Amino acid sequence: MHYDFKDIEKKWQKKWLDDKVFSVQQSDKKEKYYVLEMFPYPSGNLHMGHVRNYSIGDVVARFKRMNGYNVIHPMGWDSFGLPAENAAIKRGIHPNEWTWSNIENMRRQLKELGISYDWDREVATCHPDYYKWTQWMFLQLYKRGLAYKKKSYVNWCPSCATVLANEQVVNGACERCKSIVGKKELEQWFFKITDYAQRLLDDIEKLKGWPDKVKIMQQNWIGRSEGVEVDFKVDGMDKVVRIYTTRPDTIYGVTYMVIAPEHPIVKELIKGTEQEETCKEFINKMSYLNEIDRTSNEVEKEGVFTGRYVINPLNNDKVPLYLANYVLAEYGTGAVMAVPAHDQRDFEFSKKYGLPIKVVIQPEGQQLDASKMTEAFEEVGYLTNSGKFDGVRSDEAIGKIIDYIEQMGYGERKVNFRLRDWLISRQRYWGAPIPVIYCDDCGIVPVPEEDLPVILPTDVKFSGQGESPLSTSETFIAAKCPKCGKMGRREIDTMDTFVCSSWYYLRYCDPCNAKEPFDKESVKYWMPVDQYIGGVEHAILHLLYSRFFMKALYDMGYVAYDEPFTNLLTQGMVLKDGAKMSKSLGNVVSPEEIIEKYGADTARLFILFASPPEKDLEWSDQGVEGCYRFINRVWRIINDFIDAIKEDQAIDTSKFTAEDKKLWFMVNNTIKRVTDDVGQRFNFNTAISAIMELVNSLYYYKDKVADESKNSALLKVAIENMIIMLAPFIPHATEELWRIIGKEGSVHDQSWPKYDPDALIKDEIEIVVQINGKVRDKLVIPSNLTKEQVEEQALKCEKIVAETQGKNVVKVISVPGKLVNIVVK
RNA sequence: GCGGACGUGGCGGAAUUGGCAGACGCGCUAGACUUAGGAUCUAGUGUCACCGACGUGGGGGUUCAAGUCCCUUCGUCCGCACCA
Repeated sequence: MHYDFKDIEKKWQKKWLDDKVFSVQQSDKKEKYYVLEMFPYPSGNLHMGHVRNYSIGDVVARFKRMNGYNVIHPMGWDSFGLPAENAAIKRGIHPNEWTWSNIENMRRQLKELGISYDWDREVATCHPDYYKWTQWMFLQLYKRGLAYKKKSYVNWCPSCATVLANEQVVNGACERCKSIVGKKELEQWFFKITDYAQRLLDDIEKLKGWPDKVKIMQQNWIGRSEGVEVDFKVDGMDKVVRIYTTRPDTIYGVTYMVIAPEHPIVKELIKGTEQEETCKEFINKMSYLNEIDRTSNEVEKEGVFTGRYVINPLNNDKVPLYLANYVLAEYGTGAVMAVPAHDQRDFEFSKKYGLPIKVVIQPEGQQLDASKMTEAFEEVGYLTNSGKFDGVRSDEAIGKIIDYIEQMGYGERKVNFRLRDWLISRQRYWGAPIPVIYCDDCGIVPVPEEDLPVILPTDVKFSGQGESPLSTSETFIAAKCPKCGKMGRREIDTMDTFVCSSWYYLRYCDPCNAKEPFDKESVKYWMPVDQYIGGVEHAILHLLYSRFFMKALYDMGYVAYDEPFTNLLTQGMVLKDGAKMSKSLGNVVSPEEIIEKYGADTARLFILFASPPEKDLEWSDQGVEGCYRFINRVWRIINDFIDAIKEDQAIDTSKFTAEDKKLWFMVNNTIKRVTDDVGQRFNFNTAISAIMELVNSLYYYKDKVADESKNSALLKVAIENMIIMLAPFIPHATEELWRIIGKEGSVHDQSWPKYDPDALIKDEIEIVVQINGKVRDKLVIPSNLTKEQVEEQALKCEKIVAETQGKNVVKVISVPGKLVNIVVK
């Protein structure tokens, strides 16, 4: 019999599906385990990154299942989004049709990989049964003031013709299409994620099973800073400009102030000044600049004098007020006090515009001369020129000066976050409609829950021009006000797809519920996700949004946990020739082609064997061949022993020969290693190599032990365990082999083997003998010798005697069971 | 600039707590079987001046012992980037 993967894989895939082997129900008898891989966007075809993601998840799911857990392992589709709409514009196919045919194809590909999904729990975010509840989520957030509409400068991608969240702007470009993102003043819907900034930050500590990298990225993104806000009076006006600073210790060194050109107060300030026209020009110029040109570090600092002066409340200094390109309107108060002596940005600006530099912190044992400085002094030092704070160490002065500012009523302590509210409206068609109606009398009116879902209309035109396609649907726009019944207008913006993916893991717990997004009890049973697996590109976006959703739902009482994912594995990329597989580089290997040529088992095995999951993986056609050979090698050795292992026989270790003992040790040691590598360390590559070593041992046993001396009971156990341990990696071949060796039922229903600790105790062990830390000899000795006996033996070795002759043995160090090191002089 | 990860044979990678560096696989070499083999099996495979020495990016240190710990330096990759 030979390994005919094509028939075998097809046969078992069908059987698993028909028998619903991987469908799960809640059960009090077993502990639950939730394995989740980030659901894909249905682009049409699986790529190797998907294969890697799902293969990793499948090993975990199958392993946990064999370890007695009630494993939920669902799959679905993140199926709203722009590509569907672009396909509609380009090819005239309706997004709905395009998306569903892609889903169908990818579902087939997933099934051909033999991943152990519970297909009864499949969800698609573009299905009305799903987005009904996404809309419901919106309404709940709206009810609690966590969804609101505001006019502001937002990121605008000209190519996607929609606004973007801050998280979707990467280096000033659209995360999706790489076009340069501009700014537009628009009225948009936001989720108030900033309300949760502190909790999102604090609870990072709870995420013990997350990679530090991701946690640090989230921390930086949330970007908490502590400081103080201070009011500076505008000279000659009944106005104040409020600044925010984290360095109040430098406040006596303020020599000018800078304010963002977009700051709402600016218009009033410049009115009637001599500089009004120059300022207006500057403001106009800035408004045309895109994010990149405006905020890049390389861009030179630029500004103009407003003609106004402000007064530093601490020392009554009158300092000029400038508009400057480097001040961000959205952060802090949009105005910054400038201390050129102690802030590099201010230093550069002051040099350019000839503004004074005033030293207020002196480094220990030095005297800075403002006129000779070449860069700002930003380190800790001692205050000078700072009134009653002179001589105080600058880091201690921060708290003292804030206290003083508060006492005097100049301002107050303030914590700021870099995190901005999440802009969720999109001017696109293929998304969940925002369930809101505008009424001339009642204003913004949410659609009542019983009227959900707000269905996406089909009478729309996809021109790729002008407004959102939804604006072309007469049937959609016209809607009665739910409050007064008067004719109103429906919101034509849809939700960011990240809204849909922020709660899908909850829907899997109760996917068919028509009355609620999910049943509380089901969610309580299955959640949180025990193991989440996906690419690091979602370190901020999806993972932060999901955490926010979970916390909001927790506060509303819908869920019992406020963190969705207990453990997170961020898998590395799949590379070919050192670069990420991409169409433009022409280095793509399609999963379908590999499955066709070698089978799903080989594809999975290679991907798991080539590299540990969190590292990047270099694709190797020869490596794939090697894995294919390995499966064949397993296949052959089992068939070689098939007659010997047919009958049931009890193992009798007392009759073991030396070779039997070696193999028995190997079997048990492999169980130990694989259990640990898969269950604890997630190092599938070393787990597989351990099994390869076991296979090599079986070949050795076959070759070196005479037939009449072969222990068939031992062989039977060895082979059974080998098949079981390989089952999570190559589920089809092992299922077939399980039958071939005469077993009933599925190998995937077997419990994970346990090793016999006695089998790991060797009668004889090898001890390394070192002189001054260098290996000189090896000693095979009985394992039960005392430390002293071992040392004695070591000192008696021929080589050691020869080498230590005439030298002084200073010390002997032994590591039990491992080595003896003899220190000589 | 700030933050993080990493650097080990010809290649992918092992070495889990400081204890034999290079497991396992690829590739390569030789042999066996064979009409033939790109199938399979067996043996070998870090480097060199090969009974020995050297060797985990470089330099220094701690230690009986360092890929692993400390200092320093170089390089690669990733994230953030005027956040006051």
